Amino acid sequence: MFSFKILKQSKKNLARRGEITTSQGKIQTPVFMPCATIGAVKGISPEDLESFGYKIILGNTYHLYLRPKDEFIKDFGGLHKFMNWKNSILTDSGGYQVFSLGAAYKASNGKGESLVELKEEGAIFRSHLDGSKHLFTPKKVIDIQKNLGSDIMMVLDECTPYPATRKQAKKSMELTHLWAKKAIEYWQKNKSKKQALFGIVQGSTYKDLREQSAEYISSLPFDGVAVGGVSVGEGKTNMYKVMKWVGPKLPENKPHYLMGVGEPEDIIYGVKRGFDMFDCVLPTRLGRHGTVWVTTNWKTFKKIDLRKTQYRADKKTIMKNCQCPACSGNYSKAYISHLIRSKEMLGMRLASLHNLHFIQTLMEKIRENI
RNA sequence: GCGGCCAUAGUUUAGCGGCAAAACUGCAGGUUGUGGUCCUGCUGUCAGCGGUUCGACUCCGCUUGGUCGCC
Repeated sequence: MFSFKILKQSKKNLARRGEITTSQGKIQTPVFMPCATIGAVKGISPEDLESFGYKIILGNTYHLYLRPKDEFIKDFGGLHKFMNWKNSILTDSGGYQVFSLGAAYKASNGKGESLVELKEEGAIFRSHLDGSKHLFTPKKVIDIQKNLGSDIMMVLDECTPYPATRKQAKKSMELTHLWAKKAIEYWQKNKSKKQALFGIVQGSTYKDLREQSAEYISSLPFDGVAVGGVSVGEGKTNMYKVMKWVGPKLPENKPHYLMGVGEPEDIIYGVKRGFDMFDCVLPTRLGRHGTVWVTTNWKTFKKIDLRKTQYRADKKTIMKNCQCPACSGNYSKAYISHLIRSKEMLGMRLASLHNLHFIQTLMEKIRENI
């Protein structure tokens, strides 16, 4: 079961307020999805997420396939049951890992050997856990996600590295298109009503490729369209250009998902270009390393690094009028700074909670303003 | 009191008769579909005094401090 309806369309720009329905319930859009890569939003419990109002989180096919394995999760009763999460789950396909593992080199063998080999059939990669070889194909990635039982599945794509020449970007995009076609054909023959499948647009920083990719992916019978290959080091200017080119080309009646974004101002920009869904590791990654977002007006945003000397004795909470557990619980910046410096889990947790609460509040304000 | 061992960055330790290092700490940056409790920089050092030597952190002696053992 999957549906999307638009509740309100802005007259000023492409922003729209909508509602996604999965078998786990309803999701108000624009929405931010916290990353639970290995089946957990690092340091944060499902109860915490629920209390903030999060209705959907993101898991990762690559990670869960390697450990504890998708068959295991299937036998357990699915990912929702396994991680004790009642709301919706989107699983990323592993396309990003094809990118990030491809960029990583095995230092141990000294040959600069990539952990990934791309073929028309799929991607051959080595596990970062034990070095074993695996093959991901468009079909296999769907089968894995069926085992995981996520509500929204993503097709296998190649997240084009940045920078890429036009020639490389085109080749990479064509591979992504080929995989998308194989995936949707396979899915249509083996459809389950419970799950939805999204396609992914690539094309790097080239306008014509992005437009071509948006048109092609939009023409296939996916339940939603995602834009990938952004936030991979191309910089804000390029990223905003991609949003501007692709946003207007996406099918109006399907959700638009901007993958891997991001920063509060990037999300706001994305919403104005018609994007409905976002995910990013930043709230937890920044939090874990001691950086938190603050704002006074929800229009401009600042990051503060609690490790800095200036916060060492700061008795104030992170942000005024913030209802997150860290601020409403009256934890001082000085204390959290101390915890982060000491690599204490509680510090990482408090900072992550603040950031996740912050982004959820931002999304609520964005929805109210459309 | 006697004997052994030891003294290198704020801390714990490598090291060499000619170039002084690592880890942690401290300071400053970074992080956008998580190989991330991570990464990148920076600051900072041979206990003191003599001797041997072209040259001593290194070898020798003394002093101081520590540590272990014996009486």
